[in-house]
Amino acid sequence: MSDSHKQMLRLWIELLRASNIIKKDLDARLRAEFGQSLSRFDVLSALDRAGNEGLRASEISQFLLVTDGATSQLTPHLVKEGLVERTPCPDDRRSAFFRLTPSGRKLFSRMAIRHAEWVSAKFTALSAEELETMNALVRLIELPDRAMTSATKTEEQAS
Amino acid sequence: MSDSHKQMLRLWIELLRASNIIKKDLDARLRAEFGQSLSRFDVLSALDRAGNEGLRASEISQFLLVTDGATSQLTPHLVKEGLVERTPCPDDRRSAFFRLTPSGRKLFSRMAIRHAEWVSAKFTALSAEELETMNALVRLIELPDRAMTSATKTEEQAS
DNA sequence: TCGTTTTCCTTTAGGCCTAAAGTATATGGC
DNA sequence: GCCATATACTTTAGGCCTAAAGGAAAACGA
Repeated sequence: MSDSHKQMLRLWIELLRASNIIKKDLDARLRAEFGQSLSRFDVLSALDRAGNEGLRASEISQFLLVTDGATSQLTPHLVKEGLVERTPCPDDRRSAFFRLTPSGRKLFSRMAIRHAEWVSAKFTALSAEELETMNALVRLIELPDRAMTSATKTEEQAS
Repeated sequence: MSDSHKQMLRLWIELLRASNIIKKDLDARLRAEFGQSLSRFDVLSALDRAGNEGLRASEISQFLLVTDGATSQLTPHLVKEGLVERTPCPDDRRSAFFRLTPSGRKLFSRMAIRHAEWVSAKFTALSAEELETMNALVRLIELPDRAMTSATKTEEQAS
């Protein structure tokens, strides 16, 4: 194996290790403080960003980078807890829109603040410049067509 | 939320996104080409590195950063497939040593080569210098006591 | 309009993970 | 030696994920 391969492997292992540890930490904290997993937080986050129109199930999947099956299993909990509202789509009876309820939006606000604090704590050792450098470098990583989902696919085909 | 918090969040999201995508990609390729998950590859990797002495279950867990329960569920498959050998520990009947069998070592060699190729393909856009920079920056991330496991714990207590 | 195909979503089986409870063995204090 | 505690591991319930199959509705072509 070439030196360059070794260097890349070392970096990948460090990257995986760090993201793994941080992810578990965030998940544990969200569960402890809010009784919600990181995945459910991500759903709320997607819906919060989407605003009043809400999102269809497949759009949530794209945001989370998971299959529709995963979303199908995730959403009912949030609906049952009254954090998310599910409205049948008027012009497509296979589909539905998901929106945050007021209570969901409120909870998400609180969660987002804590989440940002926890994330920031991991990166305090890095200067603004180092953060920027790292962000730029991460974007150089070759991802399978920017993790192309059907949404981005249609965008690109349109262009 | 401060600008610095936003910058950190952006970086974290990119980092998580990249590692997530790469992990899924590697897992899918290992399954397609070798019929083994990334987790099982990691076990083989740990045992390969350990050499002839092998590892106890808890040491595998530490290497993979998972609980002992996960290791307990992972190893039987590999043993059944004849890739890993499990030898009762002579001086502690609760424990056992896991070692690669010749067939396991052989399979791992082939897997490791492909794995390194796939990983390298992700990082081709980065120069040796950029890889080094990124590696250094990743190591600045604040991990809960370097993901302290009981092994590192005892080391530190000894010092 | 009718049948085929596509699309959107759900369901299911199974992998991997955790936390927590359970089992068996080892260890240390008496 | 004996007992309490600690340790090594396994088991179990349940969360999240995937791939694949299923169901219902939409879209399309003849």
